[in-house]
Amino acid sequence: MNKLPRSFYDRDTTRVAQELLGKYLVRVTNGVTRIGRIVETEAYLGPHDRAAHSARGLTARNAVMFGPPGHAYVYFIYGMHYCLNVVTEREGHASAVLIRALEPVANLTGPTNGPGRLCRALGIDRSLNGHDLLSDDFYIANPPNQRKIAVVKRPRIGVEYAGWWARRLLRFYIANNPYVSRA
DNA sequence: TGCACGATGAAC
DNA sequence: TTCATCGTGCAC
Repeated sequence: MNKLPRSFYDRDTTRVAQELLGKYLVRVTNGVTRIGRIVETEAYLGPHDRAAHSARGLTARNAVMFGPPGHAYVYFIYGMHYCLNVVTEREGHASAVLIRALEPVANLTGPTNGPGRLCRALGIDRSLNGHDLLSDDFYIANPPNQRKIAVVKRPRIGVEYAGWWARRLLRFYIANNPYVSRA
């Protein structure tokens, strides 16, 4: 499959977040290839973004965000869910894109609309934190027929504590797609 | 060493 | 609107 190159991730985070819409997220385990089409994302712009995990500097948890682009940043939240991000921009910039919803394409069971749900459906957990997305068992690829996508821009979900940053339009989803986590 | 809280989801 | 459930970060 047409895997996205490292250079795709090494660009402006808001742009990467929007261009990830329509791409295929692929996870291979035990010979089973699970595929979901990315339909919703959020951009986290770096240490200056008060809603980003990197806003309070480098810690053991967010270290992957400070690393090179094209790697998975997976964290555990609310005591029971995992969330998947892809690291963007040059090393040290500490920015990432949260994958919020998928449209099932192959071998997916259970809901995939929501960051926690999609991780469960693809078997994504802490063991994939820091995993290279140019690997053969976990990667993002161009779909067979990339069609023109209408992008909707909204404020990010669940970051009300971030003040002005919470109001910025950094959540992106495919217009009228039924698999978006919420309208 | 203790504790408040979260880039969520499910139930009520 | 409330609660489950626990790792993380920061206050003592």
